[in-house]
Amino acid sequence: MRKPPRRPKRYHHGDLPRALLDAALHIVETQGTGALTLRAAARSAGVSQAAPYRHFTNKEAILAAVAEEGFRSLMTAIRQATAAGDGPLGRLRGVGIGYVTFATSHPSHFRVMFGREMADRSASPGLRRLATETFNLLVDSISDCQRAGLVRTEEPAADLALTAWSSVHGLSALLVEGVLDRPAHEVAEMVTRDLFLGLGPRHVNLGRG
Amino acid sequence: MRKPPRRPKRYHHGDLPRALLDAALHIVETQGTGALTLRAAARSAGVSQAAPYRHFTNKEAILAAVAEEGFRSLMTAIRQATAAGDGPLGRLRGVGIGYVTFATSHPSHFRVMFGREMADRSASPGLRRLATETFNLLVDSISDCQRAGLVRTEEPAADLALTAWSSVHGLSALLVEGVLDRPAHEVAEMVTRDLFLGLGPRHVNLGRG
DNA sequence: CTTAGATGTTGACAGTGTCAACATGAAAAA
DNA sequence: TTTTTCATGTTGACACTGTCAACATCTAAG
Repeated sequence: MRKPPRRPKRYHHGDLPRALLDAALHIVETQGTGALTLRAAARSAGVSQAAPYRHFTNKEAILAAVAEEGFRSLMTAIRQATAAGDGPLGRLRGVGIGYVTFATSHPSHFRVMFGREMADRSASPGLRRLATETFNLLVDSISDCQRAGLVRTEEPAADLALTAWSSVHGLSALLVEGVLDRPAHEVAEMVTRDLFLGLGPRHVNLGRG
Repeated sequence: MRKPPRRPKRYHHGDLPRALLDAALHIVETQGTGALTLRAAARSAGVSQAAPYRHFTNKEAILAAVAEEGFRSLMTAIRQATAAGDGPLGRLRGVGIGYVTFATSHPSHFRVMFGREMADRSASPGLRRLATETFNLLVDSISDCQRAGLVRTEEPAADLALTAWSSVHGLSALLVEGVLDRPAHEVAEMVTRDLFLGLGPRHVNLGRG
């Protein structure tokens, strides 16, 4: 509807890759992952069914592009949630809450980012890089806490970050796939808190629940 | 190959639902989730493409059945890993390690169990029940630890179990989807340990790392 | 102005989920 | 026993998908 601003019919599109990606993103957000079909994206971009193959080798390739956009959104969401928290610990928690909030706010996008419809995600180096960058947000946040003496230092930040990532990612996945039926923010608060406290008994109260 | 034991051609199959499920399970294990198609299962059961519809309303229905079998396998895997551990804490850890080990040993099956190819998992009450049962294995294990004073008691076991589940599930998902490239058992040990210890500094050493 | 290469189109192929119409045979009814 | 009914299988079709080869069109380099 909005894409061709003047000339309704010109043979060359101008920026088909961008238009296809936008279409794909729109479909994912509005109709869900299952509705994202190469032909639907082409249709929505006002172009023939085979046109996408001039810019994407595969359906996988477009999914990878969608996933990349997703990681960019995730990173800004995390940065925003981080900025809101005060103190290193508050910011660390912001990372976790932001992660879960993003997942439950954009479930379809989240599914594309981590779903199995991309056979080998190593095929897209950009994707892997973005995923690593996102992970580093978490690592840095944990390092800050360690420097402030708020997080254990016996283990490298990267290891602790992996545990933290597993926790928030697992919670997100369970929420997104509809396995849990408790409110997202509630369980997000709980899990991040318990992740900090651990399951084992604590004989020392740090004054910060 | 093995299904028709004597009479190679009889009109009625005998136990088509079972044969279809077996075929579906076999396909999932050997060719992966993407190869599981209704027609392939029918073919493998030596039956026509439309025959499955006499026993399963949908493709979703067969996926649900496969997922149910998966939960049964998961439960026995967890029970075995549990039996191996000594002490409540060792058994609790067995639950976690068992979960991750199952996921990485049967990645396709794991994907079907938690994947998004089933739109509404509430449509299959059996599935939800089995998932709850599996979760209860974890809750019980945590309760035992609480009774033995090995796990915090300020929170109900079910809440702590949710955190634990999120952790091992997230780790499993990341491993299965190929996001991580570290060896599964190594990170499984690490995450379960950190989950117990928590991220926060511990001023008390319990003597059990 | 010509021309090669990039971009888009058409038409096709194999494969999918699903359905309606029909065939078959095993068990209930006669 | 014979008949009939109904669950179970089959055939053939439809709309849809990813993907490709062959062709059309436009744009930019020579």
